[in-house]
Amino acid sequence: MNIIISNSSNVPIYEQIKEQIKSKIISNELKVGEMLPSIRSLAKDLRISVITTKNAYEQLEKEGYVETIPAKGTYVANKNVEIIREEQLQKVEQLIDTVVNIARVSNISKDEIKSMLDILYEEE
Amino acid sequence: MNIIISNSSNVPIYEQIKEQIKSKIISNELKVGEMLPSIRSLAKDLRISVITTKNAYEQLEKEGYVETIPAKGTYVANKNVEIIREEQLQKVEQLIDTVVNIARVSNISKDEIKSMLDILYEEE
DNA sequence: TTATTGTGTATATACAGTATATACAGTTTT
DNA sequence: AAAACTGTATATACTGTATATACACAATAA
Repeated sequence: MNIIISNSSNVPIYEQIKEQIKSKIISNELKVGEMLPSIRSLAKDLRISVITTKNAYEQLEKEGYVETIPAKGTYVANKNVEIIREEQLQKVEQLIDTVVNIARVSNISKDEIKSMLDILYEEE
Repeated sequence: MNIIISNSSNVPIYEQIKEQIKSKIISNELKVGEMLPSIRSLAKDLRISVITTKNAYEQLEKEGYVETIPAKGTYVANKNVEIIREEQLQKVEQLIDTVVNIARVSNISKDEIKSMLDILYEEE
């Protein structure tokens, strides 16, 4: 499944999993209707408890990205594409807002940030 | 002291305090040598426990922003300005990196982000 | 000097979030 | 029918965050 978790991170494991799967759904690497790895196999893969993978899947279900059928599996849900994009735009806006606030108190110019953006956009 | 905390936030109270005081130090609203409010008065102000304000001050001390003298008070330390700026630049860079990663999977263009930046920079 | 008030400190405690192992229940495949 | 797969529920432990309360030192007022 190609998920990488860090135990030393302050971000909970279930959230790391959630975010990475969400990215795969949004980028269409995981397609609508496709089955996710079972909580057991994923747990075994990542060497963590099934409860943690279950927790991650539960969160994804709450946000509408997947659907779980007991004893069958968890599948990518048919979530509205426009809503997803809107959510992502809002997340980005929130981050940019934080950036701007830091920049203000630290006298970091808009140009400095734009060149950061240019550089990071080029990479890879 | 003009600090605003939110109990409903998922960010710990002590960290909210820490960040806001840090901002005041960086923007020079709190000047080197100046005494911070006592943990007691701040706790009373914000209607929280002294342990929480103490925790916030301890974190600030660890990061070198303040110095605490037992039974006397906590004072703004003489931290190197260049180091502070470097830290803030790194924080911004990390945020922009997150933004770029989200933008990639969601097909959000660099121009969209730049105009967000323009808009948020203008405000206030 | 002595008492009071103002500092930060330490201890014991509670609660919530995160994580675990293990036992349970339904579905599919053999 | 048995075996192998799904997700579920329960009991438990650890850590982070927050609390109240008692303690110790410094500065100030009587």
